[in-house]
Amino acid sequence: MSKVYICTAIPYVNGNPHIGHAMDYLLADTYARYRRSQGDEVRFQVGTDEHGNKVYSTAQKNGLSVEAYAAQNSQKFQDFIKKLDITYTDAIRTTDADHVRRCQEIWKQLEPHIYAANYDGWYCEGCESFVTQKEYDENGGICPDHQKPYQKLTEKNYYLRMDDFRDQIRAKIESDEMLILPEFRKQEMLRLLEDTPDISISRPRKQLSWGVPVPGDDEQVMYVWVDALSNYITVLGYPDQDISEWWPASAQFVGKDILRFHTITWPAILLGLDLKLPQKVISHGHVLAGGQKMSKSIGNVVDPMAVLERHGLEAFRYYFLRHIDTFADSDFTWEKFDEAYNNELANDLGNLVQRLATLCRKNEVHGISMPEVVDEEYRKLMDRYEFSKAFDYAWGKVQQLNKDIDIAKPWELAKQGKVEEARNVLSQLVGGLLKASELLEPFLPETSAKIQSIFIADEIVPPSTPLFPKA
RNA sequence: CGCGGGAUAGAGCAGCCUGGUAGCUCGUUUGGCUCAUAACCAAAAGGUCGUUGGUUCAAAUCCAACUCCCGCAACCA
Repeated sequence: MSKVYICTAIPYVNGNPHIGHAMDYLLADTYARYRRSQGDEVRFQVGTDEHGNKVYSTAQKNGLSVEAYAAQNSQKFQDFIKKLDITYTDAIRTTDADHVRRCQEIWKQLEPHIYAANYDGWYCEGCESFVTQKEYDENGGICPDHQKPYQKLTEKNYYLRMDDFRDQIRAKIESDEMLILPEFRKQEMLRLLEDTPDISISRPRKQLSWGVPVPGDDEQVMYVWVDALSNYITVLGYPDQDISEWWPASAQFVGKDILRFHTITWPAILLGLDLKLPQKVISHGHVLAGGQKMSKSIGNVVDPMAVLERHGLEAFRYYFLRHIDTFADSDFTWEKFDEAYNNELANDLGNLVQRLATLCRKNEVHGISMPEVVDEEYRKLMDRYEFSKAFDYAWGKVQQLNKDIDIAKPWELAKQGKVEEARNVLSQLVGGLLKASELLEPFLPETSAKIQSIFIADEIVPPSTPLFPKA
């Protein structure tokens, strides 16, 4: 039995929860449930990232105070997490007073690695923001929104010196002391690391007012990523409390797009604090809609709430944990979702429960207890975070049971008066189903519990409504 | 020459590292069964493995070139 700390990326609250956030939560939750089933003690962090200009300006646009707007959106994520039945233990908001204060403590500790310098860039007065060189080139030096030429502007920033950390980070990635999954992302990050310049970690207050003030410099506010990444340890109480019981994190789950911040910026901060790096950083792919990237402009964004309402939470978890590959981008369409629900959840599993329960009732089979489940193949996959493959593997057990019933034909045994034989066969089949339900538990907790309550009972009775009713 | 991923049956994918009868799921067709949610089981049809060349007794698998798709390129899960 060991202590396990699991982290999820904290979403930026300038919008509604979408499918991608759900992936973080589902993967982390699956892992948390799995580790608990192995007897480990799990601490599981979630939270919301609430600082930054976008939140500030959207709040103003909506005529709300920034605090109220952030609180309102943070609540949406809280509700979302509850709807997904995520078994977290710790929740944090980056606007929490403790978090803000702790970030400032962290900053002070990092000071030996921080220096101030001027940043030159193109700036649009109308947008009140810097633009990248690429944007500048694309727009021919003129802001398309304001029809005014970009200005060259210089501002003061604080920087974190990457040269203090680069060699250490490279060594820890290469040796897998901080294991990046999948493997090809590790290679990507190693290359990226070499090209990473010193990291700008503050903005002048006039540019960014909604954030954590830099201690000792009223004119500067922390760059949001410094504030956001720190949440993984401030939620544990760092630096007020000794966090060595839980840190380093066993696993951090992030989307592929923010992997760089978790494998370069975050390690730099941790090394600056003399803390260990997370043991594993798992980067999942994106959910595509009909083979395309989801985007507001194309209008193909799939609302997770609508998906939840379609067939309920278990079907939601089922699709995104099994048919969305753990590491690669995968496709969601309503058609595929419905197919998976009808053919797999309803026909394979739901129907299996129904037919087996009926056979048990007719043959008066009862008094079955939970079998011991040890499955090396399954554990190997779970330990490698190959969740979609482990789920496939567990599902194979379910499909095999349908075949086994047809081979054993217990209803024929009963007809021939071989009652004892029929009961034996059925007990074995039920045992198989209970084992399968145990493997499915991290993915489909509610279904797994239902199956166990149906078959581990004084009297086995088929559920009055099927587990996965068809429309 | 920015970096990376991919191209295998109608669809989605595995196999490639460690060459040797091309496999899985869904769909289609046929048959079986009747315990079950018109559910389940079995069988069949369907692929010159992106193109061209090379290595080899043998290439989806190794090498080279090419074509086409798709990500990423600093705050977008």
